Amino acid sequence: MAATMKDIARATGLGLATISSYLNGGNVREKNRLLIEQAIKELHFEVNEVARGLKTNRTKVIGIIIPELNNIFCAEIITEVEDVLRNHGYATMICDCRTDEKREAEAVEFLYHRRVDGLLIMPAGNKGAYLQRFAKAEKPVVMIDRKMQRAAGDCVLVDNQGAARDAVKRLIKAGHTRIGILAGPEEVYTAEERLRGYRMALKEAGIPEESSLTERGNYTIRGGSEGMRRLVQKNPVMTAVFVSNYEMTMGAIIEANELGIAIPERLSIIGFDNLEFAKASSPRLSIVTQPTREIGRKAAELMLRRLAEPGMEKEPAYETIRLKTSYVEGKSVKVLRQEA
Amino acid sequence: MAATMKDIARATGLGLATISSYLNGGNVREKNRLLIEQAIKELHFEVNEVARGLKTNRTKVIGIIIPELNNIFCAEIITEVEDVLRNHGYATMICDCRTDEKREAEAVEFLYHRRVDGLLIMPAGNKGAYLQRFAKAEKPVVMIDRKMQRAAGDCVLVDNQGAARDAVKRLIKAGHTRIGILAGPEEVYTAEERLRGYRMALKEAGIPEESSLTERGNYTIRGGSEGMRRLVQKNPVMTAVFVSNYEMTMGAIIEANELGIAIPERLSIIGFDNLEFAKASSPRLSIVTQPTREIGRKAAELMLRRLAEPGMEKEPAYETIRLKTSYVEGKSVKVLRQEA
DNA sequence: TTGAAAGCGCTAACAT
DNA sequence: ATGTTAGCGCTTTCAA
Repeated sequence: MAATMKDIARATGLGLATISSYLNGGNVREKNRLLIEQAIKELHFEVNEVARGLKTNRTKVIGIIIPELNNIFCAEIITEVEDVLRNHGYATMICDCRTDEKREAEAVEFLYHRRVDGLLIMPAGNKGAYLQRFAKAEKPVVMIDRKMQRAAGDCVLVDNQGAARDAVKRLIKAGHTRIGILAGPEEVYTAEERLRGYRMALKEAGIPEESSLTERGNYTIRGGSEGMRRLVQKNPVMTAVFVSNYEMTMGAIIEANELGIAIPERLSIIGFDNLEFAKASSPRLSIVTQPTREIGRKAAELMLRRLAEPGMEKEPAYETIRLKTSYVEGKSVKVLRQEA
Repeated sequence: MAATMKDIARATGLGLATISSYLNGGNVREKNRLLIEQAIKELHFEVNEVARGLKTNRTKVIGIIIPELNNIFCAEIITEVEDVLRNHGYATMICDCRTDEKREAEAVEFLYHRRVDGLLIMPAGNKGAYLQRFAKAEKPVVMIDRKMQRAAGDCVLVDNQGAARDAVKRLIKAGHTRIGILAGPEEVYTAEERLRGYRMALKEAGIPEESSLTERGNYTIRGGSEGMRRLVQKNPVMTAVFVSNYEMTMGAIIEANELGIAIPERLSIIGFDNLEFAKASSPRLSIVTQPTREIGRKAAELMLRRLAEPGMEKEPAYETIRLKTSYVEGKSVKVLRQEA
């Protein structure tokens, strides 16, 4: 069906090597160049990347593994990643592992078999043992948002601790002292960082931490709802809550609506991620946002850089890029008392 | 690095054909089977899909083109599609075309060059001329959510007209007669269907249609906000609005909040898609929802079926699967008067 | 610069 | 049932 290099060779009377050289930016006599270009046009030739991949052992495909495609935060990052990579001629194979470590490991296998040139992963698990395969094959791995313990690769993430600390400090500044947190699962790297930020803010303000004010959820909407309910039940006098991810923020809001808790009159809330939802909420939610596009861009660029490197040096010197979050003011925080 | 079939052949003393036969489910003597399996285990052999693809001219990769990955509706569908396909050994290459026809056409080219076995597309444009390539190559195309005019392929979509008609009828039943609609762009197939449903409902109830009550938006949050604003300005006595997609629903809510319009006291709203947002809204939004998972599943299954078909018959007899939407009751519709 | 030829890892005749 | 062999479309020595 499709024309091959052989066809071009025949049509131009040139040898395969010349065609190949032309296609790969080598030097070709002007006259022949024109000849080739004409033949390519006439025969609608286009290189077969599959065949090329077999020969060069590079598929020009990057594997991407994410916990949930169906999650704005992931989707925004991936959108950017895909854009950058495709502009550089790379295709992406995306695997959604449904926040399941087993599926995640399977996805790594799947992509490895597919001979992807590199792997971008937003880890669901935290033990990156199965990434060894890529390291051994000298194929670059870039982790996004979370760091895996035993994984060899670069990393792009945000300053979670700082973001949480900053948010809680704002609550404190508004006069809140009984501040709850809807934290994420212990196994999740970012969740722990955010929890640490919360604790740090309290400590710095001299507010003693109370265990009843910390509730964990599994980073889902439902987890947010349930956590919120428990938090409210246990702490009748709590005046503010910091929610540490997007899904749980939604869940918390749903639950507050359900329970008839007025925001911010009875309870102040600072959420996490997804500006659009925050704006659509009534009252507008105050939130911490992550620079998703920049995260995606940086990760893709890091990957491209690694791919361009000669032979993946022995001593890789992995990089970690840490980006800043921002705070977007809404109307979900009540000022109890203006602090100095 | 990785072991090849040759290595297995050498290790077992068998011929390549036997190994190949074993790998492809052919008949192999029990004794040899064990031999092969042992060698595979010891040498960590795994077939090179790239090489296989070169030979068989089938890459076991399906191309997916969507308008915005960063859009819950798309993401939910794709999640399902990817799951089904991967369970059948197919990888997916996803291209986000940012709702841009030019990018869409480029994505088709890109994926075609990559020799994907089939194409799943949620069309941004409506002239599917550039899909010809796939038809000519006898590679299946399945369209999701929208139908393209000159495109040859199967289709999975929902009953948009019926859904809109049903929603508007509910408003009418609650006693509303001055009902606005935030419609989508004229070029968008589904948008027109939904608008038609709105008109049909009015007509059936004997309510004359007023042009001032129809506003178009570009299916973005911003488009929803602006449309809502215009609608409200032009129609002081309007009591209800039907919004015909998710992003615009969000935009409409944002704007209503901004303008201080109480929902449903002063304005009733029925939105579209995304249950979670609807639940998180205060008051809970009444919405039309699409069965995203089922759409994805059906589309993937249709693709698999086409791929399994012998030689893509000359007379393809394309299928169109149409799925039902549902209505989820919230508290955003005020009952003005109970109709018979 | 260009051509000839080998070979990447696999499948599929064709023989046996 | 198994072995032999010829390619799939490309890149890449090695000569010329």
